[in-house]
Amino acid sequence: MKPSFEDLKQELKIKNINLSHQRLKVIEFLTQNRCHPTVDQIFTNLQKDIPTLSKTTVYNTLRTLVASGLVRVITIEDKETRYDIVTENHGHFKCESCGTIFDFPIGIDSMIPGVLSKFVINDKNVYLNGVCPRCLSNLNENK
Amino acid sequence: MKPSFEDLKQELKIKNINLSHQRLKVIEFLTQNRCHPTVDQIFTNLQKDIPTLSKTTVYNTLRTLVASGLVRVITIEDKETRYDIVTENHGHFKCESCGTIFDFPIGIDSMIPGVLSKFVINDKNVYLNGVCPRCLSNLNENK
DNA sequence: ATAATAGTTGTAATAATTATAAGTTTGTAT
DNA sequence: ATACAAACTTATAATTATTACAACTATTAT
Repeated sequence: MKPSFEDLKQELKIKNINLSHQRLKVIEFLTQNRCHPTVDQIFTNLQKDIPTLSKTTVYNTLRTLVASGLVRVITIEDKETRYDIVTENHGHFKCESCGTIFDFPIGIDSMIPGVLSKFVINDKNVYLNGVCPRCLSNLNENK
Repeated sequence: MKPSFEDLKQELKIKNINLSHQRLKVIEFLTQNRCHPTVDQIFTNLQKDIPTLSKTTVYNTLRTLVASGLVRVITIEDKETRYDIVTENHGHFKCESCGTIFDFPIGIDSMIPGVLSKFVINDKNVYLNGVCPRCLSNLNENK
């Protein structure tokens, strides 16, 4: 279930995190743009609404949201940290050709082996890399 | 099956990659230290053997080895890229307390859902974060 | 042996992120 | 409403990881 903007505002209140203008805008952006944006993408887009916005604020806000568990960090690729509103168990596929990141459903829990039974697991990520169907067909056309 | 140093030398020859002194040392280090080292750890350790070693060379070598498929990049944590000799399907668990990265066996293929049937998958990673048993028991002792 | 190619090195440049300190905003108690 | 304290934001500077580059060295094939 994808959490709505209102759900998230509620969550923040419960966790005692101030609902500043900038924070709300970051959350709003993440709920409306489920494309796993980078800090830079978030910053550039929000700047249109908030001309005085500082990139440090975007970093600070994301750190707060990640610590509170509302947002997750996606490090599918070296050298580009991305952010995602936390939703159900799902994995990420990154197309090496067009760069798009696709979500896909996956039940990770069932495959965690017994050797880890004494480990406390706080976060689970499944990352795949490859080429998406769209790029595959484009490659074929250009043959 | 963990590839030996000799196996890897053979692989390089087959792939037509020069067996320079520095490259061999990097591979040797990775086979003997399966702790998923960072560039900095590799560099610092090899410097003892090769005083003239440059960090650029470590970066270059790792790029070459990753491109050839002999080494994989581990981006389990933001801001610290790690490297691993490619072995069988396995996942990585990082302890948030002591920082150790543990390998664990996992069969990812069986859980990739049908929606991805038209995607070409080149690389698969499962990353878990949490606390390892050793750190858990230390935390309990200090109560 | 020699030329051509590939690899290495040190330095400089770039890019992402964090630290810091001053200025603003917000919430609370009066 | 007002004033105070705490929290948040901002801009700049500092730090860190990585890449670009050009000169130098080693290696390979003829």
